[in-house]
Amino acid sequence: MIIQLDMQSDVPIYTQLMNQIVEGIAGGSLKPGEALPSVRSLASDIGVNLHTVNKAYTLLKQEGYIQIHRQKGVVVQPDGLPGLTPEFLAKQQEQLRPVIAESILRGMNLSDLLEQVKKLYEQISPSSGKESMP
Amino acid sequence: MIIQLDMQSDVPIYTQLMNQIVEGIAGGSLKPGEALPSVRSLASDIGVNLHTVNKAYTLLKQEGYIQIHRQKGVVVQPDGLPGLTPEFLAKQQEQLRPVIAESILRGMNLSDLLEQVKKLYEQISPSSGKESMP
DNA sequence: TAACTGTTATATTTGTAGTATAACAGCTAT
DNA sequence: ATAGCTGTTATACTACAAATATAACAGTTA
Repeated sequence: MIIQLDMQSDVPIYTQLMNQIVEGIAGGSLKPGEALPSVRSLASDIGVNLHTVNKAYTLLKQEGYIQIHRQKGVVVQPDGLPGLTPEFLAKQQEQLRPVIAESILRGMNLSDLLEQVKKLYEQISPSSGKESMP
Repeated sequence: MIIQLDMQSDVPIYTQLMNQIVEGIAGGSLKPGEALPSVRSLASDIGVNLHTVNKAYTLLKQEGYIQIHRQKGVVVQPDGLPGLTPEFLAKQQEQLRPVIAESILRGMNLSDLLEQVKKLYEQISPSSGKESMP
């Protein structure tokens, strides 16, 4: 799991962390049951405070994406990832709406927008083939 | 122009303002050349400080969506709205990526995601018919 | 002149982000 | 058993963004 942080970004470090872990799970490079680095080791690896990592982990746990065992450590959710709940769909719409509105304003048509979404989906999705097959 | 603010939201008021104005322009309810309320009147209407409105206006001007004339007031960009610049497309991808990743993680397939985007696009787009025809 | 525009300046309050230490409780391997 | 590792909690601090509150300035318009 390679983490790339942008310290100059206006998006908080713990959010960048969450995004990259979510992307790792979605893309299949992090599989259910797989262990994640401890708060201290990850914090030291990427050069941030342990509380920053802990905040990301705690929020990911609240969303049901990982499990935290007090002494064992952190693992990607092994008991089935949460599905398409109404709460998630509502949040998804609130996030998509302003992006889509601005795209319309700048003259992007529907099929070009759908093409962009498809491109990103396939970039992230594991079926695009990131596995190493020796 | 009806503005709906959520004071409990974690998204800043000036961002909510920007989003709604962008949506208004994208949806055609705010047409190029049309005047927007002054910083003071809008601030007083929605019950916030004039600087909060001013910040939203200033950022919208920086993006090229509105014009601000020192004494005349604020107008929706009449000289052609900015198009699909590389900077915008980069920003668009950075915004879409985490949303799409989380959708994949929760098991949403591509066609369902595209359907959601299409639905929102048509909700916002003026061709969905918000005009009053007496 | 009065009333309106955006603009600028200053100050204050509040909350979040991030860091820095430190300690606690429980597990595990030496 | 001791040492070392887990997550967890607490406290304190700095830095910054968001939002408010006033106040004043410069230019336009009725």
